[in-house]
Amino acid sequence: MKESGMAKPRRMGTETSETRVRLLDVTERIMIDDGYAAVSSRRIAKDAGVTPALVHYYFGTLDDLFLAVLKRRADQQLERQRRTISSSPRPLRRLWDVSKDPDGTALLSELMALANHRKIVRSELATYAEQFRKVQLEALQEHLAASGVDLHGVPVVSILVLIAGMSRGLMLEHSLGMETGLAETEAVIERLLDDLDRAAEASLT
Amino acid sequence: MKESGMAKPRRMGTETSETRVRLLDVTERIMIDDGYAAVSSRRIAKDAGVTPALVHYYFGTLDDLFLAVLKRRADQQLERQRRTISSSPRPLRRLWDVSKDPDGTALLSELMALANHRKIVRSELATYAEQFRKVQLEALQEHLAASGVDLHGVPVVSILVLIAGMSRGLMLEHSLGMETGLAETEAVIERLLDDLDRAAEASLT
DNA sequence: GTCTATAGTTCGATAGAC
DNA sequence: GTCTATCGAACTATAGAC
Repeated sequence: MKESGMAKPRRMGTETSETRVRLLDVTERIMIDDGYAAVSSRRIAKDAGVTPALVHYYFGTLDDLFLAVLKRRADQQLERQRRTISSSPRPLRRLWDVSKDPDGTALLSELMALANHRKIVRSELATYAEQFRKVQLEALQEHLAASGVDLHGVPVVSILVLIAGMSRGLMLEHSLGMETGLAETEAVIERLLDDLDRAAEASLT
Repeated sequence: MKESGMAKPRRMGTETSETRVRLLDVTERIMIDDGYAAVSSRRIAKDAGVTPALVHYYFGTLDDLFLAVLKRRADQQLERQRRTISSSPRPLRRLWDVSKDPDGTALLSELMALANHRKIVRSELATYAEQFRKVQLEALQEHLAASGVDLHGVPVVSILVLIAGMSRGLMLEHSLGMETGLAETEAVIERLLDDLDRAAEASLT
C-alpha cells in the first residue's frame, strides 16, 4: 500500500525518488520555521527549486503530503524510541533529552495544530501518538519493575505524559520569547528524572 | 490610544459598538472550534450575519483583529487572576481548575500557534504571558511565604510553569483523541496541588 | 520524470454609495 | 453605521506538452 485508499488513476512519483525526499525535507523545514499555515505548493516549490506542479505529482493533495511528513518522522522514531529506553542506563533522562529536540518538538506542535482542522491528520497523528506512548510505557515499566524503585503512588505512565507535556510546553514558551521560570523548571524536571534514574540504577546493583 | 500607532485616516467603529463585540465573539469561537487558520473576514461575516467589509471597518487588518481578541481576553483575566490566588483558601487547585477551562486553553493554544508566524502577535502575546506569570508568582509567593510550607527546593515559579504547561498539554492530547495516561496524570497533578494547598492551610492555623 | 499553462477558488483590503 | 462592488493577489489542482 503506497498511497491512501483507492485513489484516482493518477500518475505519481516513486517512494524512493530523490526529489520526493527533498520535498519532504523542505516541507518539514517550512513547518518548523514558519508554521504549517506557511506550507503551500508554491512555497515548497520555491524553496526546493522545482515547480509547484511537482508537489502535486508526488503527493496528490496537501493532505497526503502532510501525512507523508508525519509517517516518515514517526516511522523513523518509533523503533529508535524503543531501543533508547531499554538500552540506556538512564532511560528517563535520555527520553527527556530526546523529547527536548527543538526541531522535533516544533514539528510535533505544528502537526497537532494542523490536526485541529484536518480530520485525516488528526486520526493518523492520534494513532501514532498512542502507539508511541504504549511503546515507551512498555519499555519503561519493564525497566522500573526490574529495579523495584518506589514511585510513591505515581503511575509510570504519568512520567511519560509529564515528559511529553513539559518538553512541548517549555519549548513553546521559549520560542515565544518568555523567560520567567523556564530555566528553573527545566532544572527541576531534570533533577527529578535523574533521581529516579539513579534510584533505579542503585536497586539493580 | 484606541488603535495601533499613526494609522491612515480611515474610518473605524467605536470600541463600544455591539457589532464590534459580536465580531470579537465570533472570531474567538472560530479560533476555538476550527483554529486560527479558519479565520477570514468572509467567514467571520458569515457567522456573525454581517458583510465582510464590516470586519475591516472595525478592525482594519486581520492582525489588528487578532490583537483585539488577545487584548480583550487578557485584560478580562488579568485582574481576576490576581484576586483568585490571593482570596482562595486553596489557590493552587483554584489556579489549576481555571487553567483547565477548555475554551481558554484552546484559544491560548491557537494564539501561540498564530504567534509562530505573525510577529506583532508574538510580541504582544509574550508581553501578556510574562505579565500573567509575574502577577501569579507575586500572589503565590506571598501566600506561600506566609504559610511557610516546604517545597523541597522546588522554586515557586516552577509550580506555575507546570500548571500552565500540563493544562495545555493534557487538553491538547485529549482533543487529539488520545487516552493513555491522561486521567491518571490529571489525578496525580491534582493530588499534588491539593497536598500543597493543605500543607499551606495547615501551617496557617 | 518534469515542465507550462491555466481553470477555478478564496482571500484581504479598499472606494464609494446609501 | 452598514452596504455593494471590485481589484489584485495567492492558492489548489489538473491537463497535457516535452
